[in-house]
Amino acid sequence: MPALQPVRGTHDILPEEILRHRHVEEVARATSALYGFAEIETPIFEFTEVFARTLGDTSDVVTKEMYTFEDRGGERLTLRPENTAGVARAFISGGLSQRLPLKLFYRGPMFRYERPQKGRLREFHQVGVELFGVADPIADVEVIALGDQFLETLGLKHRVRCELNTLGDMESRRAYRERLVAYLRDFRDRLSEDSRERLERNPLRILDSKDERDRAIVAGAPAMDEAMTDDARRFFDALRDGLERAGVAYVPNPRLVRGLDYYCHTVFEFITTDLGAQGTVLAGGRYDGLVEQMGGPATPGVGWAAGVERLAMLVETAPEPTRPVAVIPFSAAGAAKGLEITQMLRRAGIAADMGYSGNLQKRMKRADKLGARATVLLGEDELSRGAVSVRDMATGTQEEVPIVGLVDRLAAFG
RNA sequence: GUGGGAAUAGCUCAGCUGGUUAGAGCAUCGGAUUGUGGUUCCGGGGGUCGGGGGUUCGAAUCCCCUUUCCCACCCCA
Repeated sequence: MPALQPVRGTHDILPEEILRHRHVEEVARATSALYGFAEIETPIFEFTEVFARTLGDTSDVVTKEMYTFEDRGGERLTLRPENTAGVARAFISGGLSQRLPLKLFYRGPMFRYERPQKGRLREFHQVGVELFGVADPIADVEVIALGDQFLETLGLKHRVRCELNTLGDMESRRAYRERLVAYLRDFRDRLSEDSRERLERNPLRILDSKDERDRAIVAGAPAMDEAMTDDARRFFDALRDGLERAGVAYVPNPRLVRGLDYYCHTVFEFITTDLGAQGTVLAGGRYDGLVEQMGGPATPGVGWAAGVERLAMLVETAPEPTRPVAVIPFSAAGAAKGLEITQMLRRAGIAADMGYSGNLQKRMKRADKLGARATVLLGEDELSRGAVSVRDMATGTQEEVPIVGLVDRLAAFG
């Protein structure tokens, strides 16, 4: 194993790249703040049961994708594969149930042991939100509208579409599951191998199978709609009405099913066609039973998570690095003065850099490469008059400025 | 976990059916230009051809193993 290689599925985020990532995170944080969500940070590892119990015994995330290990004290720990379970745990252990409704935003690394592809990594980053304590679909509307505005602010509105579905309440879901399995049993031998497996473990997943044969069979399957209780139906109608009032465009997709066991009622995905098979960029849903299942007070919840790397690949406008002022001495004597002036500028809040070596020409080139807006030139003549020359790097114009007035003059460069 | 493609300089890539010292563009460094950047011109450095083994007089090129990336499936952000 070549040592100087990052672990499979992990990668370094280099300075140019991290500007895009930070931009995605900051837009998410700012948009969440507009909707009243406060930031929370939870540990990147938890006791294994936190995830194993909540995500479901049949989900792939639990059965084959967790980074689980034993620490020196013999505890079974897992690097978080997602953060809803961790935030729900914090909600319970931190006594936050006293402060409902509660809106939380988070960001950070997640870990899944999967086969890497573009937009699919073993360590990746998510931003996400969770809203606890509101059973009314108004909460779902807010959460989805927040996701929609977040993506719009990133300039991605034209590249994603929001797909929406309902899984119904627990009763609807159980009833539908029975109907679906009863129907599919008759076609068992004609289903794909994967789907025969799913028939036992997670039959709803067969609905969004990509296999041609499965699709043909699924086309004739009973619709989720038929098994819906009146309550579940009203919930979904209210959600759709709310989304229209909130100005969120969406496409109903009756075959949208999500993998984690804790979802009920609302499920949604914001999807792009620009990232190959990894088109889901932001996704979530309602998880009313989760907190109670973990041992907390019965508390409804709804939220989503978005993939920072996937979004960063789509975002076209990356913020520019800060452009410094370059301080350039002409001589050894000037270099001492240059240090003083550079520090004076920095303490005044002006980004400044001083070339470390080379002749004048070389330092000018370096200043150009740094993207300097202006250079401060320390010539012997000017210094003898207590002044320096300030060169505007965009226009090439240059003027002499007394050192005492330098900070004010440079502030004008913005 | 299953199936397929790829890996040559910091980056993007040439290198035909195995044949001398492995190339180009960009980047980098130096010079033309020791009080002035972007353009131009000249020159330099940089590669165990992903790693290991095999076939051969001879392997970047053919074979096997391995690592990583990419594509599809599974699944997901």
